[in-house]
Amino acid sequence: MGLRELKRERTRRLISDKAFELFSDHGFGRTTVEQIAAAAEVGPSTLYRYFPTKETLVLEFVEDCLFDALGWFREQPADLDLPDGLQSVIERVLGQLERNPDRVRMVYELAGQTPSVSAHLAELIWRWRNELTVELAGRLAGDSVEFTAALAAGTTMNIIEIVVQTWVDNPDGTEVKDLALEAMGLLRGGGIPLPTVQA
Amino acid sequence: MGLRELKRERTRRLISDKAFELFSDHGFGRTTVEQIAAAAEVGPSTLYRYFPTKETLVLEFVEDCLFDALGWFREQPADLDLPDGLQSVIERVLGQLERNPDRVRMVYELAGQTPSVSAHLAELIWRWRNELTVELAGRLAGDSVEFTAALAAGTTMNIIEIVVQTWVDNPDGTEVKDLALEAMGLLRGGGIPLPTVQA
DNA sequence: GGCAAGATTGGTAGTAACTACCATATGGCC
DNA sequence: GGCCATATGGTAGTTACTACCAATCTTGCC
Repeated sequence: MGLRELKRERTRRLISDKAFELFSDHGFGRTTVEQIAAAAEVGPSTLYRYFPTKETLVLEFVEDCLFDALGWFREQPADLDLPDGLQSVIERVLGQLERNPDRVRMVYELAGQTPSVSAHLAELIWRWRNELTVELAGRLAGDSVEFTAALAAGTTMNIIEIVVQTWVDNPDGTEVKDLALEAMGLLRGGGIPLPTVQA
Repeated sequence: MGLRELKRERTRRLISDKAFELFSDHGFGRTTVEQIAAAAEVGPSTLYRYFPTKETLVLEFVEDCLFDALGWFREQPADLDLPDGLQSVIERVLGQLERNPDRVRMVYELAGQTPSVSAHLAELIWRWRNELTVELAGRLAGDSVEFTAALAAGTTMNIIEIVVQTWVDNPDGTEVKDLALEAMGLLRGGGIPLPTVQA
């Protein structure tokens, strides 16, 4: 890799770090893009080339964690056992997120304070779930493939969201991995008041 | 109710209708708020008082459908059977949405074309699911109340989303009510490849 | 080393969503 | 008719974001 890519990674990282610093100090709404650009010593024009929207600055890390795991899932052999595969996806996403707990917490804090951030986070999750649904549908057979895939993808994402939420809310609680196991156990054990079928 | 509220409802409706008309003709991005205000013969200032953001113009109907059903659920007696209650919530949301199919379809079309609309839609859904989670948690007892409530609320919302998506994608397909039953049946029947528990 | 090609950068000008604010007009009540 | 609360319209300003252009820097080639 050449010097060009190196510098690109460096400035990208620099901008991202400065942005989190300013968001952390003054809040998302009270920080302008120009301030971030000035702090990173680049022109606003350059900043926009790296991060098309202000929210991207906050959410890129989460996006990477999610789509890395999805990429892994796509590369798995066609005869992969789906329940196992989905568990691995969950573990991979959580494992990636755990590598930077402070940033995850900050993302959730910013999302809680700023509607546009939570909107983009929700959209990111929605997009990921849709792509997982497509990938799952391609690996399923029988009736109601679309339904089944969508429900499985939705449930997978639900577990991830719930575990992360619980983890963020009380940092010194149960291990993330155990939380995931607990959630999956509840689903399997039938302890959830799922909507019933009644004609 | 006085003449004041009547006029308010009327202008609100007028603005909303004109907005959908313009969005439908020229797309969301190619319609400015000022154009909508001009079409509704009100000042931009007035429009912003009714609809704080451009996206609200698109999503208010869906928001009303969702939160009406949630309001109903909140009013139910404390000893309500939760699976039955959640099924009723699903039926109520779908029933409300079905009263205006064209608008639902338009919302989905606009969301598909415009990231900011899909972001706000996703955020709306996320907010609704959170409030349902809180309501459910208050009605549950035993261990892992938070987890159980979150998983149940997530599953409920998943079913709604999947049914609406399927319904919008092929308008002449199965009845909405039957789609919901099919989704719930799949969940109950264990046909979904849920993540397994493996230590 | 030097040079041409292509990529990266910074700056300028402009659009449009949204906010804060104030003067005016309108409906509700005596 | 007159008073009060509320709704309205307009103005000025901030800020995210886009399109575009000139200058600078990296890279591959001679």
